[in-house]
Amino acid sequence: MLRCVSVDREPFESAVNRVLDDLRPGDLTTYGEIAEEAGYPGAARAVGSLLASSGGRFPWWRVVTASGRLVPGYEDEQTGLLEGEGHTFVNGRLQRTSSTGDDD
DNA sequence: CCCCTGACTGTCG
DNA sequence: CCGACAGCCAGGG
Repeated sequence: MLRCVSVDREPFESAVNRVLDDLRPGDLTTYGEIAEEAGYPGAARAVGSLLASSGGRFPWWRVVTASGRLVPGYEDEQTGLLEGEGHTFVNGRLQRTSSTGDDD
């Protein structure tokens, strides 16, 4: 097989779809991670657009921004779903087991 | 082909 | 923490 030279990357939608399908319950990732895993580093924006267009045929709730921000307009829904996956949210923020400092 | 918009990201103030 | 800018990619008019 020598067909590695080319990038042979599948359509953006297929690539992203595969990454989303590869996610497991309780997993959390960001648009940038998905884009990178899909083979499209920097296409985080396109990933968001795709999810928005898809309409819920993917675990969009397992996808958050690099800032830890939840999906605008669905924060409540996403938070609830993530809680169902085993995550914990406090003050609209993902509760982490860090120490110190924290916050506000 | 050009222009605009968008569930993004990182830097600067 | 928040707002403003610039960079990146895909889709629609």
